[in-house]
Amino acid sequence: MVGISTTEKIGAAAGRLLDREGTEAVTMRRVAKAVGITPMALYRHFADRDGLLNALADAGFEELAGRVENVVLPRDPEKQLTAILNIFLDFALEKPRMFALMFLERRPGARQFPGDFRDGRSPTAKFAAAALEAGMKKGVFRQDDVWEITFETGAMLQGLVMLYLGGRVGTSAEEFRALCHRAFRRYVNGIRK
Amino acid sequence: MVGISTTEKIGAAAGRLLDREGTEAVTMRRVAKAVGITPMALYRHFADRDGLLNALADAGFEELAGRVENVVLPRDPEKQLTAILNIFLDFALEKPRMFALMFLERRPGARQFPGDFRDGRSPTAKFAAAALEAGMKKGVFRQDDVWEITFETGAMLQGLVMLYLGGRVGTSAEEFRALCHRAFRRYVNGIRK
DNA sequence: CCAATGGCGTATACAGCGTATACATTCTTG
DNA sequence: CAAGAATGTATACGCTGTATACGCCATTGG
Repeated sequence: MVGISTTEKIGAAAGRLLDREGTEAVTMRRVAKAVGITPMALYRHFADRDGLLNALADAGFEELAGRVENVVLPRDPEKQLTAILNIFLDFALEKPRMFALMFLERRPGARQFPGDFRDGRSPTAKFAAAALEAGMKKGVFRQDDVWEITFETGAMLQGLVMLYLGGRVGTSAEEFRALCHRAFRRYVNGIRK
Repeated sequence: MVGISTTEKIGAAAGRLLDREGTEAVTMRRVAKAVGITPMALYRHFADRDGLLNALADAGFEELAGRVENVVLPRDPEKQLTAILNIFLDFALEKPRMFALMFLERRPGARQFPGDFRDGRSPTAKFAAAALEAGMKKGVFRQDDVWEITFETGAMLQGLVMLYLGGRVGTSAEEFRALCHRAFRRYVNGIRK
């Protein structure tokens, strides 16, 4: 019967502050108060604020990876890609600040394209790449650089999401979802006549 | 012979702080010192820090729009799009913080898709849309939603740039440029066999 | 058994931030 | 020339991250 560690409590509290409660920023003082310790005690568990946010982002990646891994993917490679797209969209709309933290904030140790991707260090991208690979084998997609396409479509989706979260898209969340799907479809099909 | 106004001096100093000098943040105190006035004097010219950054972003949009307007666009619609792509890339790599401020920061009065775009309130997007429109008329591209495509390609490019600026792309600037071009070409041609 | 060590927490303080408030100066204009 | 608006300064407040110094307590080696 082992209790959860203070470090974990801190991470949980910070995570709650990040997206669940109001739009209040994640400050050391607020996190400390939420855990019930003094601000300086946080520094026994994390080097500094960036360290804490890094751990938070890591947890986010784990959750996202878990969602992608645990979903039952359809057989059709193209439908697999759409399913993964939906998981990303769900996550982004559900935890926007976490999404921004994970994919936007400049942080040391962030995974880099192309090295870390090809080496499988991006668990979330792995599945998209696999679906693409399968699609190419089946002859649905033309032979091309799988990781580059994965990265590009990821970038497009992130761009759209960040614009949406930044208040640049004046539509409903549902309409935005549809827009993302259309964008993806265009990327797949091209716009050339 | 009229001297430049203090307001303009502030904008210029802030702009210099934003991208030219080190990576120091743009603080009211630093801007004030650069202009040679006290921090509180800034508030005679801008409502608050956000107001100043807003003005800065506006200046950025003007500059970018100017670059797009003043370049001699080729005849071929597709080459027009590539030219515009290059202007965006030049700007982003040259003034990364300005780019982030313009397209990423959540700010009141940011142009919204689709309303403000269709109404021509985004001077930079206007040209891309025009090139697309021309391409559709010529039969190079299939008939489709011009503004949506403009927005989507813009989002893709922004996503790529933000990932690059966020340290997620471990290649040279030149290689990154090439990557962006390939991404754009894929969007145009599709990846389907 | 007991002292020492190391993990964990607190208290206080400092420099930097945006900016509210009150006051001084300088420029414009009737 | 006086009145008023425009523009500047001085000071201070509450917020931030975090350096520094100290206290408490559990583990452990002599």
